[in-house]
Amino acid sequence: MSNDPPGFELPLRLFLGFRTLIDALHAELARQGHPEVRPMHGFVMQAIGMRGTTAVELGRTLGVSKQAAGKTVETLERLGYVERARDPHDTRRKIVRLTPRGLDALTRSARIFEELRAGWAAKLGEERLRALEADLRAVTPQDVFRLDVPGWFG
Amino acid sequence: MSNDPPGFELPLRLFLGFRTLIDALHAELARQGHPEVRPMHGFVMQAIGMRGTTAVELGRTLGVSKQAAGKTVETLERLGYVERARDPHDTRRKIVRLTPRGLDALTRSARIFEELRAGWAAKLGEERLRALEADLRAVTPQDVFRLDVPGWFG
DNA sequence: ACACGATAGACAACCTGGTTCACTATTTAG
DNA sequence: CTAAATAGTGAACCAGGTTGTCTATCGTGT
Repeated sequence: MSNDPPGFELPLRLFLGFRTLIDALHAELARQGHPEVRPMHGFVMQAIGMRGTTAVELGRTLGVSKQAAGKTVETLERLGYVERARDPHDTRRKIVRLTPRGLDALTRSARIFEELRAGWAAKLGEERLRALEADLRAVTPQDVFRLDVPGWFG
Repeated sequence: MSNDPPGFELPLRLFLGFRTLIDALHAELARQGHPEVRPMHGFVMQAIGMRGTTAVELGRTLGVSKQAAGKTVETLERLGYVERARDPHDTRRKIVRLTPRGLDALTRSARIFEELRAGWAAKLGEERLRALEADLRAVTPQDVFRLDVPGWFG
């Protein structure tokens, strides 16, 4: 039909939706004392999680090389969001853990995401939003963490 | 409630949805004779459009510096998707136009996007998909082209 | 017991795509 | 006719990605 949206609107809207949320998150995060956190860092810290991880493991989780993961960890370390310590059980390994500051950023992010989702729910209605989430779940891969975010665009 | 999805699932699903479509597009595009086109290039060509543009204007549209826009145009030119010609009315300007090959990539992209959308419609139902699109439209900015795609992630 | 393969991390060289600064050429406005 | 604005380009730099190479350590099989 002639008044269908052009085919490229759907992917663009998905991206804009993503960007809208991420931009709002980081604007609020900056206001709450974390102005240096970049979107990338949020994903990486989320992937590091409470239990810590290693560069190799992190690379696997994110779908990038261990060297790339290592570089990102270095940046995060410089910013004070993570710290590295040798694993006493395997002195080759270095465990990457969130610092209190990293943890703070992560818990604030979680809260802000909930608020942003609530904002959408207020606009769309909780039911429509749940439907949207369910539909997206149905057409996207299960493993939410293999985003391959970094560099997939090049 | 305790079994709500974590707040970060929504943005991630949006991104995964986007990536799923874009990856499928480029896999198919590669199969149809455009293996060198990167996601970025599709956006840029879309933004160049049928009427052509200039580096400065393109930069404004995409939300990047004119130099960055110029570099991308250079790449696209090297790949044979666009060509540049001096504007006879203002010899400072260089008009960037799609070549036949660029146009071919763009029209194929449009058709492939329609097919991908049809695939989603088959999974979700046309009505649910329309609802999803309508909801996304309601929570995202109107101007679909100020994506600021490039580099917003860093 | 030990040699050897697998693994973790680090370093270097390189690519892409972004940034800012500086500069030239041209157009436009006063 | 001069001065400001604009288009394009080049250089230096940055982030984050890649591959290849190297070292240290671990774990296994003979």
